[in-house]
Amino acid sequence: MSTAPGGLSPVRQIAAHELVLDQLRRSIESGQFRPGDTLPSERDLAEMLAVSRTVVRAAIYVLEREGLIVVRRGRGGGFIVQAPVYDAGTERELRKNRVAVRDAFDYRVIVEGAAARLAASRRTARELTQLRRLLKNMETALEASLEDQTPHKVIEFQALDSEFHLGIARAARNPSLFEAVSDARSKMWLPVGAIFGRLEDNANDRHEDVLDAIEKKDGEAAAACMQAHINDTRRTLESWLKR
Amino acid sequence: MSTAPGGLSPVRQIAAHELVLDQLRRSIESGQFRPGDTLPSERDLAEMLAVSRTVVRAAIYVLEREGLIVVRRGRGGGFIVQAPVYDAGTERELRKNRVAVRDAFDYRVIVEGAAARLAASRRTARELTQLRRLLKNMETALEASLEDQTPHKVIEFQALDSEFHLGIARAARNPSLFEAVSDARSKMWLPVGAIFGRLEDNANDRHEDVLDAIEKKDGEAAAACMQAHINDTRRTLESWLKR
Amino acid sequence: MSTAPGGLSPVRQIAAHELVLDQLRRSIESGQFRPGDTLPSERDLAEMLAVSRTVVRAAIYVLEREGLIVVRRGRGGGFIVQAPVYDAGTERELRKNRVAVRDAFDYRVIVEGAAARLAASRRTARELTQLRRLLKNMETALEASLEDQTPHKVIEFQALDSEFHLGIARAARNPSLFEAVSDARSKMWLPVGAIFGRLEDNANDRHEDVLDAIEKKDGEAAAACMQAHINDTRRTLESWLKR
Amino acid sequence: MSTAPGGLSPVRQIAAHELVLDQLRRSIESGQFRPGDTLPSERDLAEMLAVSRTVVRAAIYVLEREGLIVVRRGRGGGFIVQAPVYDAGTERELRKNRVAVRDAFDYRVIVEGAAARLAASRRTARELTQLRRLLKNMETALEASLEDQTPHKVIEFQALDSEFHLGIARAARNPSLFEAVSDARSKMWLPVGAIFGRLEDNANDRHEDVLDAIEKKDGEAAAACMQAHINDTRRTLESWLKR
DNA sequence: GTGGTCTAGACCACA
DNA sequence: GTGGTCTAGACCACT
Repeated sequence: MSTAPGGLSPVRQIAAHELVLDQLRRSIESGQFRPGDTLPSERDLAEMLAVSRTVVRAAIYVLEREGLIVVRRGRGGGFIVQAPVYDAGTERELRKNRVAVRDAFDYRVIVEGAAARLAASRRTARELTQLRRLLKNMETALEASLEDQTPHKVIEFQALDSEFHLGIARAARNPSLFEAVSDARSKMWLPVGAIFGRLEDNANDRHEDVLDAIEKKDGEAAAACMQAHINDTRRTLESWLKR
Repeated sequence: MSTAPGGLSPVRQIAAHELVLDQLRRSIESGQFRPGDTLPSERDLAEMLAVSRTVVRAAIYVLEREGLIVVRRGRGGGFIVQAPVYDAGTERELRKNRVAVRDAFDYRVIVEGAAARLAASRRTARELTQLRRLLKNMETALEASLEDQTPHKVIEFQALDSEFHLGIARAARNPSLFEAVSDARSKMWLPVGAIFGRLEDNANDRHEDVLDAIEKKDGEAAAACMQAHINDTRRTLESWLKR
Repeated sequence: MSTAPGGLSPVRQIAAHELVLDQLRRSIESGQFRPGDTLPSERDLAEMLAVSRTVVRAAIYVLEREGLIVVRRGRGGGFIVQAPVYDAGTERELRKNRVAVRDAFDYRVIVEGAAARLAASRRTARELTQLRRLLKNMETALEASLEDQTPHKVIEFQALDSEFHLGIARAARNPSLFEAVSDARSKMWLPVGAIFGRLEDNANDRHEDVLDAIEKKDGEAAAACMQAHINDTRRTLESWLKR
Repeated sequence: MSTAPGGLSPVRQIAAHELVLDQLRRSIESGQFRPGDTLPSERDLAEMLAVSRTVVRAAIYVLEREGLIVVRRGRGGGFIVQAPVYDAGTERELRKNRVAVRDAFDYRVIVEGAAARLAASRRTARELTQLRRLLKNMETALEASLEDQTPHKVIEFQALDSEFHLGIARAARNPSLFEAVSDARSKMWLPVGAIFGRLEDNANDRHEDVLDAIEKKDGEAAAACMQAHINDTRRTLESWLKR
């Protein structure tokens, strides 16, 4: 939303190690790697990310200082993911950015709603099965988390949740849209989920509604359920902030 | 939800001059600078883009080689935007990418529809006035282009068209959404429009419908009209490709 | 004595990177750097040529695009000289420029002949020794090239040949003359030699005659032998072109 | 005669105005423009030299400060060439550079000798006529200068002399050789001639010998005479320096 | 006051 | 310690 003549906005060079840092942080925070897990080796990371080991090291170093991982040397060592610590700082951040939060939810409603609508007509049977399986796993995880509210369990749920939403976006078969969903989620997800832990206990009902609509190829219903789900989340967060 | 383990995808360092190149190309192709216009001076561009002159020059050099601009030296000189050349190659490209074209339109329908809906409730009076003025200018340009179908006139129309759509997106007051609209339009880069010249002569009626709905703050109608408008364009292009 | 009034001829600014390009190209083509060799590092070149790295890079970039060198990054990397490719194009060039070739040989006869004459009276014992050693190395290289006619071996011979001729010119102790010889040789750029490979296998006898005369301080004989040698080369080339 | 690895020597960027300055200075000093003459207008010079007026001005300004020209404004004005002033400084210069002077003469002997030899076989009748005419004019100028030893007359002789030598070099029909002669002369000529004014009174006899040999197509004689002539000049200069 | 070129120094990624 | 890129500033030539 630039106002500069010609729509030109400043260009920012991002160093490779920052990009790597972002990716790793995001992977950890979104639960793709969970506390106690070992990240791939430096060499593997370097190859997966198509950068040199130097760059990976630079990112790892920052993660270590942040306490997100610990580096254990020697045989059986590696980069061990730590349980994250959410402090008051995160909350303060959120409060300061209420407009941004509102915008982010609005945007999610738009793109995820649209994704659900398209997915309803385009999903394959195979995709449907996978989504069902995810749903089931989430239920299990949710039950487990009710008893054991360690961050570990919460994060496990989050990881599955993320996969579910992205799975729908992928079933919509529109690259730009998938990217938009993915983007919207990565902008927003992690602080929110992490903060209010298991509060989303009714989330899975919503998920089920969405998936049922998609199964019936009812695009409008799918979109509506998805939007309702996201707006639920929004309300939960907002009421929590108003505490 | 990429297929790589841990959701890690290769990192790509993008050189600043490539980013600048992208921005400039986009500005020109979306009609923000029109043939005959002079781009801001090297020094101004450098400042606007927050990079050094060297970087700007690297981008300018490519644009020059591509024939998008010519460079004139000395006082009163500068970077002069050239009239683009639409050749059979562009058409061939389009044909090869029919799926991509469909996806691009789908995406536009989603994001521009949503933008129109939000704009209906959020636009200021001032924005409304500006959009009205743009509509009027487009009518004038359209009439002129009916008599004088030079690329110049057509491009003038496109530039206004672009401003209109982006204006609505801006009135929606959601940065991510604005970016998405902007992105969607430049992907499809509306030079495509130039191919089928004035065929869009009913575009302005659609524009008027959209704006009327926005004026009445009727979000649903605004979204519907915008979507209908984009689908019109899609149909025009597709029938032209089926020729 | 140009035809313009007042003997004034257009002035041409030559960019530093073009001068650098010329020097590097010449160094490579005259065999001072041979295929497989690594050029001095960017920083060293910059210092040697008394320009900034930027300028060196501009020249290197062209050499890379021309395929004369390849760039390898990282420690142990650098600019690696490639084996030149002599194609039909080179031959066509030569044919088109028969007058230029004749002139180039005439000029070489003049300046290299004079250089040999002066060298006979001015060479030091030390220079003589060095020239002898070069001669010996050339013999070895020549024999090797008879068995193994790879471009590599041929070019090795050329490099030594070049050193020999330039060594004589240097022994003449006249800066202008040295420059003239150097210039004459690089104009005719002796890669031409590479075309007809080992055909010059009697070159070394001629070289020996020249050096013997220089050793005896017989300027006239030295000049005569050198001129005969160059005219031999000329004849070889011309008969090859007449094939 | 560089000793740097790879034969690389520092590159020097020469500003356009310096090149222009050189050309103008050389034109004046070699007598192409004589004291009292008006140089071409700024505009004309700019066109002839293919540079902008700015650059010409920069050069003119230096010439003015050096006293080589005076600038007269208004109608009938222009750049008026002044009689040069040769001071003791020039002599001192020469003394310090005895080796350079020797080398320069050696080089002239080589290239001008060779030029005369080639000219003998290649000159056209037309060229011969022109050279004869030059010779005649030189005689007239020489006689005049015997009575009136003003710098003006001396310079007139020099200008013709220069044309004569370059004319022979051109008749040799070898571009490299012509350039070499031109170069050799411009390095050396002017200070020498200017210093000892009319002392070269027997120069014309030598010129005649050279031209006669060229007329008879006797290359060897032409070369010999030219070399003798140049060596005469050398001796004259050296004895003058030994004074 | 525009573009064209160069410089000196810095930081980075690479191996 | 290599190449790759960028910066900030300077001077120049053009019109």
